[in-house]
Order: sequence, then C-alpha cells, then structure tokens
Amino acid sequence: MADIVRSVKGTRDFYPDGMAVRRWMFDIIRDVSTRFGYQEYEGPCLEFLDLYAAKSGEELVKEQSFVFSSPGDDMLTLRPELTPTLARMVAQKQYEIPLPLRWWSIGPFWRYENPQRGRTREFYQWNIDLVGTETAAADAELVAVAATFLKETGLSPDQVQIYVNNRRLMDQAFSTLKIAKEIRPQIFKVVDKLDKLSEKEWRTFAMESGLDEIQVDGLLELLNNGELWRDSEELVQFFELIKTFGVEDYIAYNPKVIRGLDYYTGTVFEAFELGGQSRAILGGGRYDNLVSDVGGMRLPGVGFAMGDVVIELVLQDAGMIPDRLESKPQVMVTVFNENTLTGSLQIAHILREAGYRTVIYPEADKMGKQFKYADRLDIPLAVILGPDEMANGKVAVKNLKTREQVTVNQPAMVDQIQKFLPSTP
RNA sequence: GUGCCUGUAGCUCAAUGGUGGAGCGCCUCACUGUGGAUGAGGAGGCCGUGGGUUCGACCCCCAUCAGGCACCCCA
Repeated sequence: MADIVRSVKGTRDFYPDGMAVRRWMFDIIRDVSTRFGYQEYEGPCLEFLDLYAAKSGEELVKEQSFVFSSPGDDMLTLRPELTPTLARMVAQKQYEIPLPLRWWSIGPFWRYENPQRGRTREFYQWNIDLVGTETAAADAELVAVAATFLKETGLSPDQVQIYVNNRRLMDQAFSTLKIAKEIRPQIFKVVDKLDKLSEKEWRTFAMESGLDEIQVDGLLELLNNGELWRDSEELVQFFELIKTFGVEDYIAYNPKVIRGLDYYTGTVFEAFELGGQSRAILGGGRYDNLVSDVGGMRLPGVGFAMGDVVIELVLQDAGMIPDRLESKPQVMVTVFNENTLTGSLQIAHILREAGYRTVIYPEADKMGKQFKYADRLDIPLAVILGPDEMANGKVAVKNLKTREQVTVNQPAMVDQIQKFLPSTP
C-alpha cells in the first residue's frame, strides 16, 4: 500500500454500494420534480468569479469557493451554488422562455470548507425553482414539492418537519419592537442562535447585537408565538392552500426560521430532522430580485436547495435506505474447461436475450472457486455446462441460496431460472 | 482560520521504554464436477513522515502530513 495517490480532501468515492444509494435518492428527486411538471436543466460547473461577486455573500466567494485563474488569465470558480447560474440563464433568454418557468437540477458543487460529518468539499445539490409568479400558491407548491420528496423517501412527519415563516411578517414584527433597520441583518443571526445557545448566553448575544432589554423580551415572546402567522395575510393564504397537497402533516409554522441569505423577501422555509441531531435538510424561500441582480428584468421566484450529504445521513439514521438497491447480476454461467467456453458464452447470450442480468466466469477454473466467486458477488443462480450436459443438450441450474440443483434440457433453462428467481428481480 | 482526538497487517483493533500480536479477510491444501462450515498450513508490516531524548523508542518530546470530531460559516 506504499504509493497509492490519495483522494482529494473532502471528496467522496462512490463505490457500487454507495452509488446505488445515490442513484436511489436521485431517482426519487427526479420522480417528484417531474411529477410536479418541472423540467430538468443544468448549467456549467465553471463560472466567472464575477457572477458570484454580484450577489453572493463575501464569505462564500472569498473564503469558501475554489477560485483559480485559467491559462487565459480569467478568474474562474467552481460553482458553490446554482442560483446565480439560474438567474443568468433566465436573464439571457428572458423574452424567449415561457413564464412562469418550473426548472429543477441536480449536480455537483464545491465549497472550500473543513470537512466533517455532514459536510464535504464536493457535494451534490438538488435545486428547484418556480420563476415568474408571486402567488401564495407558488410558495405552497414548492413547499409541497419538498414535503412530497421527504414523504417519498419514507420519512414520517414525526421524523422530519418543514418549518415555514415569512420575512415580511418578521420585518413588520421587528418594526413593532422598534428594532432599527440597520441592525436587522444582525438580529436575524440572533434569531438563528436562539436554539444553539443557553438563554443566558443568548440574551447576552442579543444585547451585544444592539437590543435593549425590552426588545429582547419582546423578541423572545415573538419567537415563541406559534400563532404569529395569523398576522400575515400571505401566510394565512399559504396554510389554507397547503392543505390541498396531501402533505400537510409535514409542514408547520415556526417564527424562528429566518434563513441566512439576504435575498429572500417573503416566504422562507427549512426542513429539519426532529430527532437527536435536528439537522437542517433543505432550505429555500421567495426571492424577488435575483434575475435583476444579474442584469435582467425583475422576476419574482421561489425555490429551494437540498444537499445530498445531510439527507443521506438522516435517511441512514432513520433506516430508510433499502437493503437491496444495486442491480446485481442474477445469473452466473460457469466455465468448465476450454472446450465448453463457447457453449457457456452461448448460454449467457440466451439468458441476456431473455432479459436476465448475466455474467460469465471469465476463465475455466475449479467449480468450487467459481461458486465462491458467485456467492461473494451475491449472485443467486449459477448455470453449469460441463461435458456431460453438453453431450446431452442439457444444462444444470443451481440455486446458490438453497443449494438446490436441477438438470434440464437447454430449451427449458429459462423456465427453470424463472422458478428459482425471487419474484422481484 | 481555531481547538480536541487519532495514525500499527487488506479491515477492525491490542501491545508496561527491552526481538511487533489477535480477530476477520486473503491464498494453498484436505476436496482434479459444486461455494458459505470445519481443520491444517501460508503470505502479508520502514509501527504516517522527519528530527530529538535514551545504552535501547510503536511507546516519551518536537515538527510535519493525513484522517475524524467540534467551533467558525452555512449561499
């Protein structure tokens, strides 16, 4: 093991078992996205640094992006998020694309962070957006898409919840508390910290952020008011409409959800694991100025993003990932000796024509070794074509799970295999 | 960027400063037309790397690299 070049820090290797899990998750994402009528799209993984400088936070671009200069001296970056790309793509064809548009995507992203549990430097992210409309129905649809996904993975409303809030409502409430506009971005952080600090620490942090004692008390009361949504016409409408999607159980109002991003303007939402770690699974909201930020017209939209790393951990911990995912071979044809090789290849061909996932042992070897190989690959059936079988136009079909073995005429082979195979391939 | 922990066989891990072990896995054989079991044998290591302390270092010290966890941040 001396000199194997190691993998890049924060990247993951997807061996077949891991790839099967990813495939399974991505298939659910695709299924849910398309069932709601969204179209798949994709942008480049490389973008000019300028694209992010326009809008994304300083920290994201300067500290957490892979930035480098190309041989032609352009400053490029491996995309840390998709939204600016989406905004650019929409702005470039703003008069051609039928609006509102419903687009979804899943692809790789990179952020230069210190890897730890639930966080890698290279990850996949599901993005889905509805652009060009501003209704509460649109907000409800996106939240419903998210909830439907969670439901399809098998997670229950006891295990995961989508918390919804509204930026305008919070702004209004902050005004009532006479919190100055200038410090509101900081106050959003204070809100965000509520569940992460002890009450004493949180109070100190809140005071340091510019609030007086009365405001802190008012804020605390606000954030524990589960009925606050009734003050927002948008949210009242939202919660009325969301009932029609059949996933109401997954959705709740929560005044503590604010989202870190500056560009959210209305509805914001975030899905959390309810169990021990209460990890954030996905997040999104309504934005009004994304497209205009990159030089297009003002187009309102709503969308969310979900990374693949945390959701996989949540699903794993919840035991929701099915055991048998990989499309493993169903049949292995053995090779008795050089003289039977051609016959074995023909048998394999017949099986493939019949639709079975079939491999052939790649060389003549002891039967025991061949069976052991099949067993280690978890292949349930073996077909044996030895000199005896070949002389009589027969073939032996062996069930490696039950050790049962039947010798049949070659035309009856497929029937015999069907009898042995578990009902679901 | 900051802190804590860990680097020993393919994997999981032991080893009081005195010649490096186990379990699992792997290979061979018992078994030249039949796998998981059993038994017997075998291969496999510059103890992450570089310095230092010591008569002597896997062990102690320093540095460095890598990994894990947490903080920061979370678009």
